Amino acid sequence: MPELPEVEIVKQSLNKKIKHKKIKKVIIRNRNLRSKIPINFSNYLKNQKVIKVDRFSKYLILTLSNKKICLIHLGMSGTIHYINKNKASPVSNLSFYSSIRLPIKHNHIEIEFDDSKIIYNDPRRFGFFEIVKNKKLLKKRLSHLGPEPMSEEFNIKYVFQYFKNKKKNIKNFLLDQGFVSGIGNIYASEILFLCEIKPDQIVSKLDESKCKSIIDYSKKVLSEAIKKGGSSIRDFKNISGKEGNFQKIFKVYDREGLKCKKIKCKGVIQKKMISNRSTFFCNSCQK
DNA sequence: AAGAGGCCCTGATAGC
DNA sequence: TGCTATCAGGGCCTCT
Repeated sequence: MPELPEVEIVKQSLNKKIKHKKIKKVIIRNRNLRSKIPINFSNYLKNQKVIKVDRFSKYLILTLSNKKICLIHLGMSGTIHYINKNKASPVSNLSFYSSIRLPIKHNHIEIEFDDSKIIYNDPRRFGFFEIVKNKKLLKKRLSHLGPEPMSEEFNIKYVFQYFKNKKKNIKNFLLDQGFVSGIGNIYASEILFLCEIKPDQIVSKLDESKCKSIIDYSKKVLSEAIKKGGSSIRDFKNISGKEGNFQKIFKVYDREGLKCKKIKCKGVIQKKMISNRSTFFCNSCQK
C-alpha cells in the first residue's frame, strides 16, 4: 500500500513522536508477518532509546542506542498508530491514513514508551519487522534496491544505459525496485501520464528525451506527494485526522472511464492489467 | 539471464 | 441474505 511518499510521512511523524524515547516494553500479539517475528525480537528493543528514524525506499529504519537496527516494511496494509497515554482520545495516527479509533483486529506489535506507545497493525501481513545487527549488514540487506527516484544517481546516463536491449515495458520497470526504488503502483501510473508515455511501451524504444521526462516526473510526482502528505485511499477514509491529500489530485489512478485532465485532450482514462497490477492511462495523449 | 506468472494474506465490494 | 469471484498501495520465489 504505502509507497515512498507515504512511508516518508510515517518516518517524519515517528521522528516527531518517538525520537530519543526509551522503549520500556514490547508486546508481540501476533508473530505472523511476511517473515515470522523472532522469539527474541523484544530483547533487542527493550530498554533502548530510539536514536533516529530513517527511510530508504519503502523501508523504515529505526536506529537504537545499542546500535542495532529495526528494519520495518509496511507491505500492502501495514499501519503504525501512535497513542499518547496521557491523552485519552482522539488518537493521533502515524500512518498517513488517519483514524480516531484504534484498530481492534490485526494488531501485531506494540512498542511502549513512558508516556506513549506505537501499535503496528497489518491485516494482510505482507509487512515485516526485522532486527539488523549493524549498519554494514543493513547496507547488505538493502543492496538489491536501485537508487531512489529523487537521488542524483537516478539520472539520464543510468536510465538510458539500463534500458538498452531490455524488452519489458516501462510500467514494469517503474515497479522494479532493483531499477528504481520507492515507486509503487499508484505513482507509476501518475508518472507515465505526465510523461505522455503508454505504460506498455517497451523501454528499449524510448529515446533520451523520453527517458529524461521519466526521471524528471518521477522526482516531481514523489516530492509533490510528500508535500501533500501522501495519498490516502480506501482505508480509514471519511475519518477525521491527518489524511494525505495527494489522492485528490490523481490524474489517472482510479479514474477509469473519466475524461483526461490534460487541457485540450479529448481522451478517456483506461484501465488495463499489466503484470497483474491495475494500470491507468489516457488512450489519447499517452503514446 | 531476463521476463512472466504465481503466491503470500485478509477484507471490501460487486454480481448473482 | 448469502454465497462466489475479483481486486487492493508489495515483494519474493520459481520456472522457462
